[in-house]
Amino acid sequence: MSLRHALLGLLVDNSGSGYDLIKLFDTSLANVWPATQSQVYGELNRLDGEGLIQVVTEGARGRKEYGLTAAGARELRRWLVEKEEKPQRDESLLQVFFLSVLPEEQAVRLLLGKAETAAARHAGLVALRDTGDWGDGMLSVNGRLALEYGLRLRSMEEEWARWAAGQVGAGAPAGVSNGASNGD
Amino acid sequence: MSLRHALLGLLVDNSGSGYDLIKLFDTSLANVWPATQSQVYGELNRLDGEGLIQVVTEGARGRKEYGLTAAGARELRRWLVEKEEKPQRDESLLQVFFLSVLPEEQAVRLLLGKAETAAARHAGLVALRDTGDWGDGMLSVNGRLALEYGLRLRSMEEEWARWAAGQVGAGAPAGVSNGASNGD
DNA sequence: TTCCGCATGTAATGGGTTACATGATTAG
DNA sequence: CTAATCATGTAACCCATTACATGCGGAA
Repeated sequence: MSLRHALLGLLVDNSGSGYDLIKLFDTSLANVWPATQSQVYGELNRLDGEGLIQVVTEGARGRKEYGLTAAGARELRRWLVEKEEKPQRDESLLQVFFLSVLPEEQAVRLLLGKAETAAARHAGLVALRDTGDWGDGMLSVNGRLALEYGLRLRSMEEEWARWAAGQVGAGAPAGVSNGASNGD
Repeated sequence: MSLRHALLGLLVDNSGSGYDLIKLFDTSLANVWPATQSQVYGELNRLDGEGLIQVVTEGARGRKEYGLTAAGARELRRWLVEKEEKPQRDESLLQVFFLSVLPEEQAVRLLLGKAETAAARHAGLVALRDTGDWGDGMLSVNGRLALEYGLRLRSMEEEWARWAAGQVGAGAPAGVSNGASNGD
């Protein structure tokens, strides 16, 4: 139930139509919280119905520009502060559990593939960082924090995948002695 | 559509009933791919209908023990090799984008809270690693790889969160010189 | 005037969560 | 006998994805 909060968040700075918000999603939050057109329009109507946003201008072509209400701002803050740990699924990691149904060589290749995917994503984020399209306020400031998270995540993934490939390819299926561990 | 693959994967080593599989889920895959009871039974029937698994024994209380078919094993391997990049949502990161709707002090606290959550999860994984409940084949071998991923991920998260807290609090006029004392 | 971009929506389908329902077997 | 555990399922609801449907307005 976080699409609604993403929408509320985007409406903090500027008001905008569903159309605007969808574009904003695609350019700013796409990596973190993708959303489809259908979903956005539906949710906007629901938010409107609940009084968390409201139409501030009606323009051409049936355009409805929404703005945040006081209740909406309150709800956004509530969501930020409340910490609820939701279980997160990771398909890529799930695959790791079943690696051994593949011949060793294929398993190694799969892990190295993951390493390359991670490296490519890392490169993509570096490119994004260097475009300088860091326009307006909130998203630019906090977007940098999120970007840094992404950079660290992808680096970690790449290193881990290479390490794991080494483990699998080492020829010793059982009795994995610790290779590279963190400070614990 | 990966619940099915998780089930297929668990049936590679041992056959088992829905009941068994649910328990296995909770003890081995819970961190990576949680599943509910309803879901498992439904999916098993679907898999049976599609010929990817089949009933090998019928026991007491209507117990149906499933085993993998050749088609099921093939499907599992297909899924492992095929790489499809699905967008992944991260609610925690989404929150970061909207941090600035909170007063600075609260934002810093939120980030430090994330750091502690990450540290706690890291500790949980360390404990899991040291229990020695690493029973049978596949899950134990590859589970260690997944575990290592988890350890690195949580370390990374903690470090990042502390760094981010520093960034947010950097220009603070208010005294944020507090250490990591958090009531949680 | 024709096409592109703006702008909003509905319908079908799939996956996930929660809650409810039911009954058999075994251990104490 | 009773309670816990084993064991399977259904129903309602929510969120997300894909595809389809519709129409206005401006620019070439």
